[in-house]
Amino acid sequence: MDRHIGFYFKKIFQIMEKNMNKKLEKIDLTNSQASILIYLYKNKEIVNQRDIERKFELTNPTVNGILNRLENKDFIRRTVSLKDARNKEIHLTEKSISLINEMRKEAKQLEKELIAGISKEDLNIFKEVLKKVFNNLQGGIK
Amino acid sequence: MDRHIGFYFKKIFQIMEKNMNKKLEKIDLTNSQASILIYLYKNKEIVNQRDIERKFELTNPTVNGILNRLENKDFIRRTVSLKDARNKEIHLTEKSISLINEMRKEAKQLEKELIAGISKEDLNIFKEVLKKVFNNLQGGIK
DNA sequence: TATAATTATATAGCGTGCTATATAATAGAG
DNA sequence: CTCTATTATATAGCACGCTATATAATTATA
Repeated sequence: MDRHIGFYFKKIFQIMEKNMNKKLEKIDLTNSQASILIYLYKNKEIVNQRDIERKFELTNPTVNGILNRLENKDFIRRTVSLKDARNKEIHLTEKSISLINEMRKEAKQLEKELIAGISKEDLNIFKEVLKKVFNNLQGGIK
Repeated sequence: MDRHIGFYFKKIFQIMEKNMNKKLEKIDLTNSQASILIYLYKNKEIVNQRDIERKFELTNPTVNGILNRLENKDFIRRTVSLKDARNKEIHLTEKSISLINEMRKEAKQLEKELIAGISKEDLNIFKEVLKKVFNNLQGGIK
């Protein structure tokens, strides 16, 4: 049971994603969708699609797709900005506001499960290495 | 620049995947496709689709899809097993055999880039924690 | 031996990521 | 002020994960 580091990253990400999606299934959301809703909740009323792209480092078609699904399920509404008609402002509906705590609870719980049984010292080193790997991949861009 | 561990896993996986796909683009392969070809090369002539599912921990529709794309591009051929007509044996074509070294080279190089500038001690701890996280997620199974 | 359960493969349909491309609005340059 | 460049959003189409379901072959059971 000793694989390439790359394999672990891939599998850990995929299992995390699957577990989280399972937890959120009962409120008709996915992990990506809930992450964006939580971000919108923290940054009320001042967010357009471009902001989401930058925050989550995703491309515009990806974000647009997720927002389309959220809008169809009545979790958000999009309105054209009065200041700049290129922008669309994104608003949470009552429905999603009422579910924010549920989403946060599940996210926290998963993070806890992830690092269960790992010592504080090891965890700190782990986090540092994670960041280094992340930076290595970004092509040395700070 | 301090995020949840989950965020790093997601981004690292996605950037790894993108970088690897970029490297492999010139030989008309993706990361998932090349991984399977390398596995087939190491286990010549004795592999059916189920073996691949188990090795990579993927579902059958996922594997079937990847193999369809590989077959359409003439990287593999599938033949019904004489011993058990439910099985299909998967054979590499000359085309893919001639490209195996190229695939391996790129995979090794990415792994190297990933861990550049990280000390041996930190790397060992990192690997151990990676495995623990992996096991935590598998739901304590083993 | 006939029927039921299991196994391997395949198909339909979906979410999330991507690239390439289009369109509309604003900002900037001449 | 007009033309060009930039910016925000949207669409088409693809790969790769998934679940649910179907089909065919084999194995096990009655």
